[in-house]
Amino acid sequence: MKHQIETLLATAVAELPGLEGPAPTPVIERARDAQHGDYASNIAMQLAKPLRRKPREIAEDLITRIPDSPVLAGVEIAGPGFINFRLSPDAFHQELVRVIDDGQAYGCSDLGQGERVLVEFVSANPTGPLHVGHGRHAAYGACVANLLAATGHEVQREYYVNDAGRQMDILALSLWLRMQDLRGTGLAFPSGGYRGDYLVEIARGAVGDAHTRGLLPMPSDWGAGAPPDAPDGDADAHLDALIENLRERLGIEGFREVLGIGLQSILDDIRQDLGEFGVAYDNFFSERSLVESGAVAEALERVKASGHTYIEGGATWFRATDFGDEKDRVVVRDNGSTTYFASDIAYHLQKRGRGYARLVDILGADHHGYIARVRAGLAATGEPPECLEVDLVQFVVLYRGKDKVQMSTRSGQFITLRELREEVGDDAARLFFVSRSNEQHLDFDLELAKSRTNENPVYYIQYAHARICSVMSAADNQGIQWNEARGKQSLSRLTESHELKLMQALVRYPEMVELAARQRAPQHIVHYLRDLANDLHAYYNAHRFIVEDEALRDARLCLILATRQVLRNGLGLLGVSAPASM
RNA sequence: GCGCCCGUAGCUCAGCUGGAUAGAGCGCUGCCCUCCGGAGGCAGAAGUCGGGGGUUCGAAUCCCUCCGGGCGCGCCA
Repeated sequence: MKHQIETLLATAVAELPGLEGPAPTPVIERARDAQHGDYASNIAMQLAKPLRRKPREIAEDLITRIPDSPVLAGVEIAGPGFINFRLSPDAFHQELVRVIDDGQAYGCSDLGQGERVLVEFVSANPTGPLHVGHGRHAAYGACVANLLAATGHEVQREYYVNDAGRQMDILALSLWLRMQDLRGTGLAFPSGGYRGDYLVEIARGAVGDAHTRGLLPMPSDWGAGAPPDAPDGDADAHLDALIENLRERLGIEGFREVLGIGLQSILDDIRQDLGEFGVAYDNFFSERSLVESGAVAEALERVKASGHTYIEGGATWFRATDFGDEKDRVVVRDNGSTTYFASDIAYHLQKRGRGYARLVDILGADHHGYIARVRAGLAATGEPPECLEVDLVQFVVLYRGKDKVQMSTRSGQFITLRELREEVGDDAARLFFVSRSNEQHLDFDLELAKSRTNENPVYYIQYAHARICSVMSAADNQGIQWNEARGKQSLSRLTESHELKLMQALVRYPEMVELAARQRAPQHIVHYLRDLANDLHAYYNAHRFIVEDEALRDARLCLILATRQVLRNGLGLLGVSAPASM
């Protein structure tokens, strides 16, 4: 609808005399005040300067050039030179019919024209279960992917599995120590190890099998030669010595087997958690595969070939400052191993190599330093740095009513996504996570999320949907069938203020999807749905839908069914269910 | 110290590309079904858009500066 108006106005602008160069594309926005009509444009004010004419005069001129259209009921000039457009009843009726006819597809567009976009999100290190913060990433990323898909982009949803590097060695060591514990050989657990109970669980499942393969048990004085642990010694040095020692004892194969057991079960758990949360991925991309395929080495070659590297202190540095980063970055350490940053360059080059025009990374707010350096890496290797778009997600603070929930592992308070889901439910969690801008810190009130009252936007929106379903089944119980054709023909009977308001809200839905997709801001959808639910509830309270007058009844059912469809579609984008009863 | 994010009603937050009289929810005050689900609706009170300066026809929105809060600045991942 909005685009129709834009096209009409563009025609008028193109005909305007005295314009040098290309005519600016007129911009239409929704009028803030219903008294001003449905849409407004400030084009006349924008043209005032180049044309050296008064805005109101230009507006007058434009109005006479706007082609006649059945969707327009009126065009007026207001204030300093706004052009206000009022939609005709026909325009609303057409749109209502479109909602019914398009069904699930209503609100979708081909705006993206099939552009290939890779959305990478969560990508939590596979060293433990997902926590609450990852839940926000998952909910946000899934919505962004849905929004991009709904607006005609070809979307790939990807999880980057950091299954290479030292953290994996620490995981293997930690798991192996837990397995030892179960065999009764109590060794001191290093302070830098992964202490979570989940590793004990995994160890329990693995210990029997490992034992039969001769990996267990080990002598209890194992690791005695390692430098002291913190607080007296260096925790990292201690850890590294233990890892080296273990690798020697178990051999490369044995070590990898232990590592594999830990990685696999944690990854399975993460997959399951996300799946149950309604977050589906197209691909889990392994960092290790990147290393083993030689992609990292290849990426390094490309960076070196660009001439933007140098050697200092035995390490190879990438001169990121050549591309606007604040400092240069190491890509190969003095010990010969590549850095995480090197993998990152390789990964992003690899994504480009797979044909993705846009790379959307959804990262924690603490990762903002990466953006410049990865872009620098892309630029050095000849890729357009702006193809990488990063959305930073701020932290989540849990509240139980007024009390802040401490999220330290030690406190014993829950911190995992699974526990959150179990406490408040998937729908509430998904909606709460995306109800705020990703750039905003999120206060997540568990009590509010659980409450089944109007305080809770989840239930408020779902209730509107269930209410419509309830009306339909009530009609059914009375032996009344909705006559679709008669309803569509009788839409001119919808003249109550509540009905007009609801229609105005429905028409806005495709614009909201577009806006939310463009800004990657799903909170717009949440706020829109809340408003839509409000309009529905108000209408419900003011009027009855199942009335004697058949034409009016069918028209009203048409309106609420269209509302139900939009609620459903919107909730679908958010990954929240639309129950028929609650 | 440098960089990024944030500061809007008592609380939690929207506010689109700069646009017309800054909006919701909660909380507070008072109302509303003999009815298709009261998990609802209606009305009211409540604001120096952190302070100051600038850009312009117009600033919560852009720029500068100050104040306050969060995060980041490894040959970690």
